[in-house]
Amino acid sequence: MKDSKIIDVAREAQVSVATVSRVLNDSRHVSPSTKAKVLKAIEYMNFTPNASAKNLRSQKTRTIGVVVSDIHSSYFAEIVKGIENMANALKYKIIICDTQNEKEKELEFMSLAMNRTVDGIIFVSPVISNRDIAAFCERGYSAAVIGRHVEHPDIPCAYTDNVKLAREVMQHLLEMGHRRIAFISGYADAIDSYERLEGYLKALRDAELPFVPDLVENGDFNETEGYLAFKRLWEKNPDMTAVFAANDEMALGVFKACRELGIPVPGRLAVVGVDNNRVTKYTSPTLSTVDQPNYAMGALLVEKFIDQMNDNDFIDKRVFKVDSKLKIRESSDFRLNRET
Amino acid sequence: MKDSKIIDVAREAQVSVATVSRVLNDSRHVSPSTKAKVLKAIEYMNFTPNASAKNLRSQKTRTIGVVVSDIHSSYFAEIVKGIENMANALKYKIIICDTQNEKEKELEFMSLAMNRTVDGIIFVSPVISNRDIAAFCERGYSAAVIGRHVEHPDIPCAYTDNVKLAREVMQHLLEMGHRRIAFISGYADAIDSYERLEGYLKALRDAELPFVPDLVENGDFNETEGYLAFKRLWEKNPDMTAVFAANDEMALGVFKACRELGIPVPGRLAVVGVDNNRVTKYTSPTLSTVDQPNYAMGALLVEKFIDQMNDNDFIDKRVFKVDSKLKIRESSDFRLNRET
DNA sequence: ATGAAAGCGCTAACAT
DNA sequence: ATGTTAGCGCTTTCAT
Repeated sequence: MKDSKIIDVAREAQVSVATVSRVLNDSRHVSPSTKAKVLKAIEYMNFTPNASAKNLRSQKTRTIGVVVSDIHSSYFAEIVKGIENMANALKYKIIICDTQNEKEKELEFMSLAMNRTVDGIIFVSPVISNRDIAAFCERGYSAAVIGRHVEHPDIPCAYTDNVKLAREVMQHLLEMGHRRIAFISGYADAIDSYERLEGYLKALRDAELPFVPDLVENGDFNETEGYLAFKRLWEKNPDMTAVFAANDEMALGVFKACRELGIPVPGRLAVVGVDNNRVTKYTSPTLSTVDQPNYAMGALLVEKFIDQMNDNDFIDKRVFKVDSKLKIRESSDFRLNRET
Repeated sequence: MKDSKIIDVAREAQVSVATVSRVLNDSRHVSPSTKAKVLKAIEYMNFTPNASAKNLRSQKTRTIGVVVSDIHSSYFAEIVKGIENMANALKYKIIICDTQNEKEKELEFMSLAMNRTVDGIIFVSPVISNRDIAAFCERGYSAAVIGRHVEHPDIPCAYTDNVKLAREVMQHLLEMGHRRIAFISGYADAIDSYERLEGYLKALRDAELPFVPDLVENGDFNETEGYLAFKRLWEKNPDMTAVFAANDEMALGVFKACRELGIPVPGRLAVVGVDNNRVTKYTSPTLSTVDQPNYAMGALLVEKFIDQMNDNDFIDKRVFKVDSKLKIRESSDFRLNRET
């Protein structure tokens, strides 16, 4: 079946291509009778306007690129869903780039903006630097960011306060009587890792507790590294009583290590993660974690981003700091007896 | 910054646009010196070829649409990752459509093929009917399917044998001494549900056990429905000793219900899921499940699909039935004492 | 209200 | 080996 084009429709309806185009788009300056004729011809010819031609002519694609580290994780999947649903509602499409934290792949993906395959890119990946994103923007491309704040007048962002989030987790653990609290970080170069570690440090300082380097280990945001990091920690710190993992996947790794080592959770060790992964309510024990409105962040940001791209004198608010919420569940809901 | 176009480069390099185009593409019939000149001009002008123009001219977009039910599930996320990585390696892009099983959204997404935004669509969603997909193909669009077999000469597919898979799970449970085995299905209209239920039935028949309708409940492939379905089952069948859930998410819901009801797993109740979700190794008890090579299926299929789209007399194999593998873990690794 | 025609930026057939 | 030119299918300005 060969696609029909606008000129075929025009011929069929005995009008000019301009008229068909008008019917296809605004259709304001078309008489009802002509409009009806054209619509009928479109229907009859089974006509669908060619997107490439439209894109070329309009210099827009109504497509947004989305860069994520790993779509196979609750955090990113929820954000992507939010973006995708809102984008679709606004007649936009999204092209996904799953980078596995390979900076090279992220950089390569930017070429889709340069060759105008996408109208703009949303970075949900924590690895690329703010500087790279700002530079990208300076070169005339549209960018938006989820998960952190980029100081740039043209870059919309939505994020939670990781430092505050980490402090709240720590405060909860401190209130439960814990004093030797370990921290399992994510990738060393992920911004979330930095910020959550910073919150960990500030909480220690507030509580006038010393920072013990042995109580910190790097993971990679995955279960296996959480498991291994915990084993290293436990080896070095037999007296620790709590673990704060920078995300839920790593906390699950800690759970597994604890079962193998016969460490009761939360009786002997409290565990807290971050992200409110959908499984955390279904583990045993249920996992204390921090809920972030991921889906909503994605939806909100893409909406503002699209607004901005279509409106040169966009003056609306661009920076969204959303609240996260500590969910205390079984894995940390146990008060240490300080007298013991 | 205004984009430079091919004619700007031509002017800069003092050659014709055709020569620039040749350098950009095959570059066979270009002398080394001209080529160098052009390359230098491209570099100097910071030129990137416009994708829309190229797409319009070549009538191809090197973009594939991917329809999934829910990217926020291990099964789909792994498949999508496989598709995305292989597609990128072949210089293709993917546009995702997360349908939440809304058939309407799937149908709408097909318009991207009609208006030539994508070169073809891979359906990973279990809801759309084989007939709809075949019809789509008959209208001249390229389609491929993951997760089941569509009888059509032009539709590549990769899938596992759901009936066999379900029989193997049942055989395992039967061997462990179970006789009253419940089945929690997924969406009533998902093909995976049908087929796994069929396997469940055939296994019962093979074992000369009666089919008891009260032992089957529908879920929706999510944790919450798994939880609720199990509660209904338990109410009706206090004597059941095993549950086969059509996917892991629902099995996690069963775990939660068991903890609340004080049912020891696997001591009193065996539980088996499907998908080998990444968390199943980290739950307590670890969950018996069925591993399918999701990532590999996605990668393999998209590779063949791209081959086929670019080669009219493609004669390569189109149907890939891949093996799944039962993973017996703690949740079902307990032999009932038949004498009790 | 409708039509004619000029491009959007690129590729490829044809000419030299 | 290199250049000229006709479109790909659409939108939009400018006429009428």
